[in-house]
Order: sequence, then C-alpha cells, then structure tokens
Amino acid sequence: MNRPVPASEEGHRRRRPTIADVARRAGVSPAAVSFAVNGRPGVGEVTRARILQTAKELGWHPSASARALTEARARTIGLVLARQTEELEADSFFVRFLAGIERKLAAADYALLLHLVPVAGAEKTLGAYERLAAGGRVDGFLLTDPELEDPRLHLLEAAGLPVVVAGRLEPSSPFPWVETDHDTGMVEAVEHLVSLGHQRIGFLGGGESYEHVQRRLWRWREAVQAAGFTPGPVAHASGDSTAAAAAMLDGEPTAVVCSSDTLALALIAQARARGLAVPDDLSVIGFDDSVMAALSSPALTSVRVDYAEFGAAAAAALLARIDGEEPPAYEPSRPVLEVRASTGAPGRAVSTRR
Amino acid sequence: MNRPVPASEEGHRRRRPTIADVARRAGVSPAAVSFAVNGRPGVGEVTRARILQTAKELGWHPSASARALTEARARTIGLVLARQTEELEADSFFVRFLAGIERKLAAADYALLLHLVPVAGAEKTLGAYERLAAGGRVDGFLLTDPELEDPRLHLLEAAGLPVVVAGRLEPSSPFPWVETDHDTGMVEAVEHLVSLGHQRIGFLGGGESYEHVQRRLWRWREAVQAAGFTPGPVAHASGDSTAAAAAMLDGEPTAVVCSSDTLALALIAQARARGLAVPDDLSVIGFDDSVMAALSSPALTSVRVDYAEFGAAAAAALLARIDGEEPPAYEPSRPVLEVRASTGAPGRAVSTRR
DNA sequence: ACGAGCTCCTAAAGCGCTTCAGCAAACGGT
DNA sequence: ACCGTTTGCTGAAGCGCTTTAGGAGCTCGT
Repeated sequence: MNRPVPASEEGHRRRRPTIADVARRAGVSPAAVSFAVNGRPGVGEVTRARILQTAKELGWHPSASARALTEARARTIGLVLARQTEELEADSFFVRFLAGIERKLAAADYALLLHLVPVAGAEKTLGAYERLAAGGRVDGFLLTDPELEDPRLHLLEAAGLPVVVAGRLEPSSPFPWVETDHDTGMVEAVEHLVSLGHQRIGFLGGGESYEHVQRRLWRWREAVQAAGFTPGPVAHASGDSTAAAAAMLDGEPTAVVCSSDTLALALIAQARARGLAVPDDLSVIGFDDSVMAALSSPALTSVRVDYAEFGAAAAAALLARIDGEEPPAYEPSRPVLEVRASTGAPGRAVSTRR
Repeated sequence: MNRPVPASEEGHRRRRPTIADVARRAGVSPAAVSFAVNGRPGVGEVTRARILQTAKELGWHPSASARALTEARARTIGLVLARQTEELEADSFFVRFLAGIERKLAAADYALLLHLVPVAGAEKTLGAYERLAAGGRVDGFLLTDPELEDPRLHLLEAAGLPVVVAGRLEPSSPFPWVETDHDTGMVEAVEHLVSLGHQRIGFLGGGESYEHVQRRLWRWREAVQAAGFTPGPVAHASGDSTAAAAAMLDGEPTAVVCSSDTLALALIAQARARGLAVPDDLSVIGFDDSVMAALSSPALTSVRVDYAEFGAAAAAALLARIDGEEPPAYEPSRPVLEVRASTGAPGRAVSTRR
C-alpha cells in the first residue's frame, strides 16, 4: 500500500537561510533585519527596502520557533474538542465554527492547534490541555460546548492561559465568554408552529448538560408560554437519539422543535416507524439548517444560525485577550427560520389516535 | 455580549519554571536535567529519579518552543483542507479521518495544525502551505482529497517538507501515499444490487477531479461489467448535487450507487420529486455510512469504510517519513456494506414508465 | 564653532533548551 | 600499584531570533 520513497527525495534538504544570512547579504546587522521585517523604527527607508528585497531573494522567512522562544508566544491557539466523533460528524456547527475561527486567525497570522479527544474518560482530556499548555505550544484556548459543570474550567484556570468560552456561561464563569444569538431562533420556530395552529409543542434536545441545549430549552418554554400554551413534552438524547425520539412521541405532541437537524431526522424516522406522517401528524423543526435539512424527505424546516461568524468572534475575543486588550464588540446576526416541508397545520391530532 | 474581565485575572501570570530552576533545585546542571527527562544515558538512576521528582514538584514542562528551536523540529504536522465548508460539514470522512490522525499523533506527542482554506482562489491555499512550512511551524504535511492535477503537489514539493498523501496517486506522485480500501466496497455494493435483480445500475459521484471519485467510478464499471451488464448512467456533482441527481434520473437507472451519503440523499429527494418511490422504483446505495444514513427515510443502504483507521495510517506514515524511516505496513480493513431500506428488487422498471 | 539632539545602525545579551567535549572519580585487569 | 576504561556529571556553545544599550555621524541652534 505504500509507495517506496524515490531516491531523489532522500537527498540533503537544504538548510533554511537564517536572519544572519540575510544580514550578511544586505550588508547590515541581524538586528537591522529584525527591525526591517517587523516594521519597527530604527532603520532607514532605503535600507529597509533593500533588506526586504534580499530577504525575498533568499526566500527567507523568520523561524516560528525562534520567534516563539524570544517573544514567549507561540502565535497559536488551541481548540480541544471532547465529543464523540459520531456526534461531531453530523454536526454542522463544528465545521462552520472552525471555518470562522480560521478566517480570523489567518488574518492575524495565528495558527490553530486542533485536538480531538475521545470522551472516554475525562483524565485523557485533561492531559490534552496540559500537554498543550504546559509546553507553551498555545497562547490560549477556545472552549466550545461548555457544559454546566464543566471540569475543563478548573483545569484551564490552573493552566493560567487566556481562555475564551464560546457560549454563555453564567453566572460564575472564570473566563470571558462570547455568545451568538442561537436561541432566539427558537422563538421564531415556536411562533411559526403556533401560527400553524399547534398547541402541543415538544422540545427534543441533545445532552442535558450542554449549556446551549439548556438555553434553547428555556427559550422554547418561554415562547410556548408566551403564546398562551403549556409547554409540551421534553426529551433529551444523550447518545441514543432513537430512544429519546421514542420518548418524545410517547408524549404525543403535534409539533416538536429539535436542537439539531440530526435529532429532527431521528424523530422523523421514529415517527414513520410508528405510522405517523410528517407533517400531517407531526410537524418537526430542526436546528442548524445543515446540508441534509434541504435534502431529507420531507425537507426539514430548520433554524439557520451563522456559526462561522460566531467562530470568528470567539477567535477575535481570544486574540484580544492574549494581547491584553478588550475584546471587540460582537453583534451577532439573527438566526433565520428556513421553512420547508416538515411543518404544517396539525391534522388528525396525535392525542386522538390510539 | 462579552463579560468584562475579572480583576483577579489581570494579575501577574507567574513565570514558568525553566530547566535551570529544576537543575538548581535538584543540585545538578541543566544538562543533567535534559538527559534525565529525555531518557538519555549520562545520568545515574538515583539522580535521574531525583531530577524527575523535582521537575514534578516544580510543575516544570520543557518549553516546546525551545525544543523546537534546538531540535529543528516542531513536533507538529499540518493538515490543510481546501474544501467548501458546506461540502465538509456533511462529510463524515473528514471528522473520522481527523480522529484517526489524532489518535496517532497524540501517542507520538505530535500536534496537529489544522488549516481550513476557502476554495476561493488557489493562491490563498498556496499561501497557507507556505506560511506554515516557511516558518518551520510544521514538520510535514498530510494531503487529503488529492485531485488528479493537484496544484498543491508542486507547491509542496517546493516547500521541501515531508508529505504523505492520503489516497492513491499514480503513477507520478512526487510523494509517498497511503491508501485505504474504500473502493472495493463498491464491488460489494454492485453485487448486492445485481443479486437483487438490477441490470441498469448508475453511478452518481462527487467532483470528477477527485481521485477517490475516479477510483470508485472505475470499480463500479468493472463490477457492473463483471456481472455481465453494461454500465448504466454516470453523473458527477460539482457543487450542485440536485442538478447531478436530475441528470442521473434522466438516464433511467433502476439502481444507483453514490459516492457519498449526501449525494444519495440528494438523489432520493430528486427521485421523490419525480414521483419515484425508493426502493420500489429506484434502489439507492450511499457511501460512508454516516449518521444520517441510518436516520434518513428510507434508511440508506451504505458502504462503511474505516476512515479513522485510514487517518491513523496516514499519520503514522508521515511520522515515519519525518524520522526518515520506512512507513509501517498498513493493511486496511475491508469496507462493509450496511444493507438498509433504500435497496430492493426492481419493481416497475423505470424504463417502462413515462 | 561647539555641544545638544537627532537618525541610523551595531554589539551583545538573552530566550530555554540540547549536545558535545571534557573532566573527575570509581573500577577492573594485570 | 599502575594504566585504561567506564560511569556520572558539568561547562559552554549554539539553535535563530528580539531587544536593549549605546555609538557614530548628522543637523541645527546659538
């Protein structure tokens, strides 16, 4: 399966030029080169131009390691994901968030150290943070999917590095956080269902310990009550989404808002297995508006949130924090409810069946 | 949206202990400490134990930057993804592959520098590789989704860093590659359809330029011919999967193998729009066996490939390459066809309709 | 015409580690 | 009792950069 290495590649890799090489060739001291490339004063304009020119000729780029050593900063931030891969792969949040982070980091010439840890045993996760922090490999951490009693918080506090949490964490967060407006999409979702005539609206969420799930649950309850109805059944999927979907259906709602598209699909599959038609017997709304929302049958009504923007804002906040500055203000754009075919007026009410 | 920084955090961050601190406290020279922590000879057993003990007491960890500087290696590898985020988010390959890489890297105390570049304009991608390579931030690159005429290849050759390609690249690959057994799953898929009685079997693939799509296409053709039939319609989705799905249906196959689950869903949606029932009028097989395969309706028959294993093998090969060793042998496990509800015997043949 | 105050640059120290040469003490063989 | 060898350690150089202190050569005001 593995191609043998061609002999030509085995040859000597040419030594990378150093700042001294550039200095010599440009007829200046290494210090001058440093000033020139870093845009600092201390070198005349013509010399600066000449130095930059020689650097380009030599193909010289400052060594990140050497810089990291002298500046005591790695220009790298860490993102540790502690979630099951099955959970991540169906999650459009992850990739979009990542893309947003990247956009910001690239602009600041920072890099992203990504660490995926299997959730098997918290102690492994701890090791992950420590290894990155202790070695000075990263200048700060971004924390996503904060949980209510998150063990990572204490761990990161001990590490003493700047941390920004992506997600509201109150009231006692040891770290600054950035939050996007994901949950108000819930209001729109509920209002949509109410306007269709639904009265018994359920909530199917992911793991109860997730902060964002709790927020959505809370918003859902508020919105349902604001419409003058009592909240319908609630179920949480921690791992087995089928079981949660079944539990939800046992509650006989006419409509359900799910905290992710994946859960919505699981619910629809389960409903079908019970002979319920979507949306005739059951309306379903997903969250994230992932690619599969448009492709599933029926096409899923879903709340789209701009997670990339969120990622960029979180990254920006962390970079500011690393520089000891105030994080820039972030005004998240409003989530949008994408209405498709999985929602409709309540037909034969579920509660009258059986 | 951003919580103000608590005053307590503003305080002085304590200086991290250095090797000299440990040496002083243990009553030895810094060199001895270095020997001790790196398991090198040159220090007695009892002294070694004492040094390690003091290091632990002080909470000292060697600085990654300093190490990188002296050893001229960053203990980091780069993975640059140049794909649309919409494409990535529905792709279970990505996350599973990543998880496999991580597993290998963590064991070797390497880190992963992830870079997501928007596909808008190749010149940006180039910059991405160069910035990482030139600064010495990474010791090598992993290349995924190789395309047939991949501009990244020349670029990476110029960078002079070790590179391992994940995916077969013949005949003229400048780099060693590692390949998993994704395509023989195709044979099983086709045989499954043939055994159900299908004779007109189509292939719906992703972008034509992808090497893995080409391989699957090739395997599909072989398998169909081996069964004694002529290959059915072929369509490729480059961006707009709906259009490709429509084109495929115009070819009037009774069964279609798709190169991803997302495409399979797109095809099913399109078929439904035309009033075709799955699997009665059309059997559909996906690839990847992603989470949504089991959740979609009908549940998707899909080929499961162990991408995590693949990622680990690719990472292992790259690490070996960085150390100048021969990459370990990799015997990929066979893909498995997960038969679900989207395939069945051909009913009213599509070709007799209309 | 002379020192103050520039501008433009250099020398050298230092970041935290690894490594190489070298040295003292202990050891073993004859 | 002597010499070669091994063992256990140290001193110092060096990785490639940044930064601080300071020096040389100007201009300029008086």
